[in-house]
Amino acid sequence: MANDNKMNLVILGLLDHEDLTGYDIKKRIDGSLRYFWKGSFGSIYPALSSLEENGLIKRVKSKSNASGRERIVYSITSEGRESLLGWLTESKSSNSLKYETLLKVYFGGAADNVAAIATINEFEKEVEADLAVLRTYKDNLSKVLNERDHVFYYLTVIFGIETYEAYLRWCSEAKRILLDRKYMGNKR
Amino acid sequence: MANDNKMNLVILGLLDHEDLTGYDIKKRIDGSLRYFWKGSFGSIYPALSSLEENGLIKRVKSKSNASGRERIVYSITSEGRESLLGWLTESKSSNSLKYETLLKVYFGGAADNVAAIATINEFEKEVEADLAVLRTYKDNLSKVLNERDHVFYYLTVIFGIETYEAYLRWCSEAKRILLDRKYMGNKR
DNA sequence: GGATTATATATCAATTTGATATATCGTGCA
DNA sequence: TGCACGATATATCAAATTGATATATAATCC
Repeated sequence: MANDNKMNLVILGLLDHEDLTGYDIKKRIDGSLRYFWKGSFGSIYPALSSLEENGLIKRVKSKSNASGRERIVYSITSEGRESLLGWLTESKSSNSLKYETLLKVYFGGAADNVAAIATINEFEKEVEADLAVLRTYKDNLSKVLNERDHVFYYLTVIFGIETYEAYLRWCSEAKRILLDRKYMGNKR
Repeated sequence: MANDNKMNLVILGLLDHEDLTGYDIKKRIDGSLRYFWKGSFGSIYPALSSLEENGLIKRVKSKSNASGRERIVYSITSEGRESLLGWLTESKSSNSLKYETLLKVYFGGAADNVAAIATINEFEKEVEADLAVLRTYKDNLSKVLNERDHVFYYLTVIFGIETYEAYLRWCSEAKRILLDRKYMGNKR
């Protein structure tokens, strides 16, 4: 069906739970999904159009009449659900990680250690803030694991916690190493 | 200078160490950088052209003459080095993570637990293989940390180890949770 | 009442992906 | 000697994505 692009699948997955507008989808991506996924309006709206054209989703409400703000609510179709299921049962996945932070550390030899330490500090600050949020999510979800859907959300939350804690351990260790060698032969 | 796209910076960082061809750059990205960065030929060659046009890099050798295979070796210029340094001293970085694995787990409620477990198993297998490689890198680098450049490489390697170990802990825990609830209310 | 923020869709240039095309070089092996 | 195969090497393309911007209405705050 050639609908194997990632945004299509994110949309199908979200619509499988509830009807949503493009704007709602963006909020979900920036909310629950933010610890393992990213996406922008520039890919959401074209994906919605293409999915609708192919009959995988349909619009259920669209109020652009009279004095109403335009608002297009989409719903998944049975074809869409089928496509989602096909994707979920392919166990092969491709994960794309691009850490600008690590890139700066890798090339850090071209500047002094202070620059690399500042980069790590900035990263550490963000991770600490996110980790605090993830921990409250975990506490709340722990109480409702009797509902099946919550279990899957819970699994992604503990993934975030596990990896963010790893980030923090690395930040400490990396800064320690850089400080220990602060005056080590610097080209500049 | 508007040369703030990511591939430009990867290229400048790599050329700061040694002269390289586009193909060499791809090998470095798929080699030492692969645990925290990705990039394809389709972005490397256009970036090389644009960097050359703007005087941040220059070609030092180019053998397309007579019976020679075409081979364009690039070198960084002082303007390029300046641009690299400017980027390295901006501590703000943007990290883009897209785990298809986690997306499938998050939407896992639409299929049975077996599908999610298979997805996790596949991920676990790849992580284990990569982790073994990272550990040998670490062992080898540990012996040469007296050279400054090795320190920065070492830091990215221990980042990989720390996060990959976190992935494996999560895989075990996630599978345990899913197996415990294997027969929990499945829509299908 | 006026300012600001949230809701909402849409588009654009620039970048990136993933695939494909093309051609040469080096190595193993039969 | 030939020839198949993998590595080297550049380049391009459609499709997807980013990050920004434009436009407009609704809700909230002071």
